Amino acid sequence: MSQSDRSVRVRLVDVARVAGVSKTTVSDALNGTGRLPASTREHVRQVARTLGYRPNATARLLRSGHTRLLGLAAREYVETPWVYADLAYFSQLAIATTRVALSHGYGVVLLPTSGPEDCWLDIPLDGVFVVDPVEADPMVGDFLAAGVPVVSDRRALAEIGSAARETGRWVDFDYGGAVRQVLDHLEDAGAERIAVVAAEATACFHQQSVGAYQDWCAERGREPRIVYMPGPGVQHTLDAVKDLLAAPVPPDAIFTLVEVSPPLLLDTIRRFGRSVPGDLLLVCTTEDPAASYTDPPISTLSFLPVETAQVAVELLVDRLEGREGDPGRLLSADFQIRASSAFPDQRPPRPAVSPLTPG
Amino acid sequence: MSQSDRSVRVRLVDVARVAGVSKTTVSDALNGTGRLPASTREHVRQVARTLGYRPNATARLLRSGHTRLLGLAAREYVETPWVYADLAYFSQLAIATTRVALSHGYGVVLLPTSGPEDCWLDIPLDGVFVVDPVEADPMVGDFLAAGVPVVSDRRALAEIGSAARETGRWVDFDYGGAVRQVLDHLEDAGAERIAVVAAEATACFHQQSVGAYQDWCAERGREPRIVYMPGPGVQHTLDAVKDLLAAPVPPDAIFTLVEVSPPLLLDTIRRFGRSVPGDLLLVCTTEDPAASYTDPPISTLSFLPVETAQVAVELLVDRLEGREGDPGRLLSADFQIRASSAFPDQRPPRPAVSPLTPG
DNA sequence: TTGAAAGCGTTACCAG
DNA sequence: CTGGTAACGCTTTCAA
Repeated sequence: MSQSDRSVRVRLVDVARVAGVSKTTVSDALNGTGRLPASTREHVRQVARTLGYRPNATARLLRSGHTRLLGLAAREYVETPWVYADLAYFSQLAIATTRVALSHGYGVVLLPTSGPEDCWLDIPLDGVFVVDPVEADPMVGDFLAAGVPVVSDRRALAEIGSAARETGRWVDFDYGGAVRQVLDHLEDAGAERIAVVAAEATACFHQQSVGAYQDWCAERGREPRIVYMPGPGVQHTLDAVKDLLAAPVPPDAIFTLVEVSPPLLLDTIRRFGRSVPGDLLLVCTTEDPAASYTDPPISTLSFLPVETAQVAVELLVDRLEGREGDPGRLLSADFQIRASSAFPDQRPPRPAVSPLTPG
Repeated sequence: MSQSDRSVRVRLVDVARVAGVSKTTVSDALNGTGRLPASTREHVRQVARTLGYRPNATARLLRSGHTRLLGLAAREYVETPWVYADLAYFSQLAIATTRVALSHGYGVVLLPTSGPEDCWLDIPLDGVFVVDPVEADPMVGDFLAAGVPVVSDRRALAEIGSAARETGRWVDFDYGGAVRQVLDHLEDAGAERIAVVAAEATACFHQQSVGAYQDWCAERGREPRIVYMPGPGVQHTLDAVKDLLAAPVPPDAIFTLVEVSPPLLLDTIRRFGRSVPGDLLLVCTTEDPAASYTDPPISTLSFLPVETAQVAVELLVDRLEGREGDPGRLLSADFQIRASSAFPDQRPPRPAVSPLTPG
């Protein structure tokens, strides 16, 4: 009731009154501004300390015109009950965003991805990073309309139109290209029946990666084999893989688009009586570093959450601090070819930086 | 330069001027307060929309006296370069905190754990959750002194003293008890040389868990075997385990206190020529759901990040909204006994809820 | 029904 | 060197 109660909270004026000086003097003394005699400064500081004075952060913000707070929204993750899939990606992204932002002097707010209309606009943000936006994302639109700089996917910005020109910056991946790169590699390694494990989701990445797979199959007259997760959780993913393996004509390669524990996946396949890469080639979209320590090591496709965060924050900060900077950056996914998708005869695989098949 | 530029940002007065009414009317019209004729209200709204008016979040905050923002600080994780260890724990905690906070109408700010003295006080927070505080944690002290309600470990609050009485709430685990529970179980299962994999860290959990292990060993006249991670990363952890196994008298049980990928750990042990649980019992402190899907399933100790987040946020929100509520809550770690630490002869293990050995 | 004016707590600009 | 005073942009009380 005493210290913490709002009505008893000591304000700048209280310090001024007790110290027998004006508000300005207190402000200057505490902030090291102005030109005060050391004695006054010390006296005021002493009074402030004994009174337990702490400046009101909100008032400072209003004065300064900025909040040094950045929003981070992952359109799929926060709302959903509990999604282990994709967790590693978002976690790494969130932590990295936070660290990079902090190094520039900004804090990060994890944003609601739904809720009462426009509720996110009540949060005092200097800028926002919207990861994996949905189509015609209203959140992106709202922030842009409110004049809050946004970094997001270029496509989401394009849908908005003119305002984006001024305020929006983008960081993109060529999701389709990355998927094709993996598929080409698997094809080169001899795979003829490539199955894909995906999630049903409206966000950018899911839509585009599945689309690219379907196109790729269509171009070759192959039948696409997509298993959609019926729900979140490890068990569902593993069940899906088992279903795939139990098919009358099982696939000879699996490419997971959702996050699965790579060692666990390998173990499941093995217990099902298949060997990797002997019977089955395997590539996982994952951020789990464990993938490179399994036996055999697993080929991975990564969308570089840490680099993404770094670029996004820098774009945002440049924009906020009035530097021109790039309008956006195109990042390349990181495809690491390892033994799990190696050529049966150990021939070195095609170079990782293969030219992408044109659309 | 146009829409987004601060000097051109439309304010409440601008809307009032254009609509030909006063600030009050605009405010009422937009917020649904006051008693205006529907026509005025609609007219004002229309003008606001065409002008692209968005209220300034900071100004509202200053008026309302609260920010509906909660801080989350994990004293070990944010600052460190890149710690995969403990990631799952913190990620789950952060996501869960965010979701629970949102359901109460609060946003969550990930806080810097170091930086310019007191820098965290510049962020306008209604309350803070400090996870795994260090000894005599200055962050906890600062917030309490600033009159910002804190939820943290009870021990961190106790060190601060009287202010904590008013403003602090706690959520605790009996770390030592949980560690003892695992050790007792391993002993019952026949383990005589239990080794522990730990991290060097100053935070609460690490200090107490390692301390409990040492005490437990001392009580039995056993030699403690602790391997400290030389640094973060999967490789380090696996190397540490290999060192352990390569010892002249290798342990017959391993209990990891740092987060490792359970399937990967199992694989490493197996490739080293040891079987689990035949040659080696294994218990992992982890939040990775993969642990229960390996072969054999791995016994786990979990400190329930999701429940912790839930309790912490509720404590904080109760406090903020003037409800009395509990001063704190003691949670019990979740020890799941699985085949990796089963009795060699398959005898059912002692009940999970065994009485804890007194201090 | 509407509007003027008084805050919210801070910082910044000028007189004195 | 110091202290009034005016913003910052909004909400709310109180008169008209």
